[in-house]
Amino acid sequence: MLTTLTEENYLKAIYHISQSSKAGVSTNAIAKKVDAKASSVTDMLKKLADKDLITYIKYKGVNLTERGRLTAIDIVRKHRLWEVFLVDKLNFSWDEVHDVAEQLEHIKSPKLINELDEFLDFPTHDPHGDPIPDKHGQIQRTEKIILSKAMVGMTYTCVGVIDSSSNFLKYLDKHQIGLGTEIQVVDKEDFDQSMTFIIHNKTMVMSKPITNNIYVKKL
Amino acid sequence: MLTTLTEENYLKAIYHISQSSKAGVSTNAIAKKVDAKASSVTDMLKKLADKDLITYIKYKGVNLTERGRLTAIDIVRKHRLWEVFLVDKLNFSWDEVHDVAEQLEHIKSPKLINELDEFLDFPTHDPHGDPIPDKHGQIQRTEKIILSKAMVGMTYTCVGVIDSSSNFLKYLDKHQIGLGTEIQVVDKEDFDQSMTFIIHNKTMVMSKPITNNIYVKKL
DNA sequence: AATAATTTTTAGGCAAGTCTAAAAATATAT
DNA sequence: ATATATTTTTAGACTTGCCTAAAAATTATT
Repeated sequence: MLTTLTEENYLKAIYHISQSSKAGVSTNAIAKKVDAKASSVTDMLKKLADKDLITYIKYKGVNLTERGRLTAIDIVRKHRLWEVFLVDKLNFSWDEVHDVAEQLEHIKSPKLINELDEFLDFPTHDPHGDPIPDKHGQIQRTEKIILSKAMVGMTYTCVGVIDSSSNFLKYLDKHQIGLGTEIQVVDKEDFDQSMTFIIHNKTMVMSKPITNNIYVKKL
Repeated sequence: MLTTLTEENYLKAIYHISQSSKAGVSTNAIAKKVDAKASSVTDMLKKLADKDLITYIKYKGVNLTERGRLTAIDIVRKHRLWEVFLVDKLNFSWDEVHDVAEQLEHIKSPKLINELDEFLDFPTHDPHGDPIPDKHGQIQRTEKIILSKAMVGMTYTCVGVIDSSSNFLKYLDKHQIGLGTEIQVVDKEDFDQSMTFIIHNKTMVMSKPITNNIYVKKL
C-alpha cells in the first residue's frame, strides 16, 4: 500500500498530537499542525479512513489504526535518522536540520534507511534527544522529566527539548547547553518559578518558559 | 523561483535528450522519457516556457534557456552526488542506486548538497562514470570513446557505461568489469563486430551490443 | 504536388489536494 | 434549557498534472 507525501504528513501530525493528548485527535488540531484549513483536513481524514490508516467518526476526532501508527512511526524513524546524519556527518547544527529532514523523511527505500541506520551506528536518539524507533517500530522510552519539575539539590543531564524552534536552540547553544550537559539545581524561586543552576561550573538563572522546554533525567 | 518535482523531471529529460541530439527536443522524445502522453507534455511545455525555463515554438521542439539549463544541471549534480553517497557509504551496488537517487535529487537544500559534496571528497564522477557538475554547473568532460570504436592492439580503461540498466551492470559485475578496469583490445571480428579483449589477464569476447555500451579512454 | 503517415496541439475531463462560504453538530454560557 | 459560540462538515470551485479523442500541422511517400 502506497501513501502520498501529503498523507504521510497528516499521519505524522496525527501521531505527534496523539502523543501529548490521550483522547481522539481533533480536526482543528490537525489543521493547525499541517497548516491547512479544517475543511481540507476533513477531506483528507475521509481518505485516510478509506485506506484504513485511521478510525474516523464524524465530529468525534480520529485515532490511528495499527497500520497508521506503524506508517507514522516509520516516518518519524526516517526523520530522526536523517537528522543524525545531517548533524554527525554534514556539519549541520541542531537548529538547521528540521526543514531538510522534513523532505528526506519521505524518501521511499527500505534498504536506504536501514543502511543509513547502520552507517550511523544505530543511534537511539536524534540531535534533540528524541528517541529513534528501530526498524520494527519499537521506541526506547526514557524516564525523562521536565526541568521545571526538577528538585533543588539534585543533579541532572539534559536529554531533550520540547520546543525545538531555531530561536530556542540558539539560546541553548549560547549557554553551551546540549544533550548530555550536566545541570545542578541550586535554587527555585517561589514567586516566578525561575530556577538557579550550576552548569559548566557557572551559575545561571532560567525563567519558567525556559525550564518548561527542557527535558532532563536524574544523573 | 521554485520548480515542482514534475517540472524538474521534465527539465532533466529535456537536458538529457539534448545532450545526444543537437536540434530542438521533440515532444514525443520527452513523452517517452518522462513516461507520459504527448498531450501532457505539450501542457507542461507551455508552463515551462511561461517560467522562462525553455524556449518553445509550437510544432518545433524545445530548447532549454540558460536558467533551464542551470536548473537541469543542478538536478543532475544532485542525482550523481547521491549515487556516489549510496555506493561509497551505504553499500549500494551500482545497479541499485538509480531509483533512490531519482527521489533524492529533488531535495531542496543548497547547504545539504554542498556539505554532501565535501563529505564525499568532491567526487568528479558518479558510479557509472558520468561526470558530476560542480556547484557552478561546470562539467568536466573527458575524451572518452565507445569501446566498439577502440583500436586493436591498444589498451584502455573503462570510464563509463551508456545503458546503465540493472541487467547490463550485472553483466559487467559478473565479469569483474568496473570503472578503472584495464581493457586490452586483442582482436575484432569483421563479420559481427565482436571483439576479443584481455581483461584481468583473461581473454574474453564481447558482442557488438555490449561493446556499444561501454565508454573507455586511452590508457 | 498531392496524398498518406506521423507528430503535435487543442478541447474537454478526471483525481488529488486545497480553498471559501454556508450548514450542521457539538460545546459553552447564561 | 435555551441561546450563543465554537468546531466540524458539506458544497462548490480552483490548480496541477494527467488522460482520451479529435483537429491541425508537419514530414514522408509516391
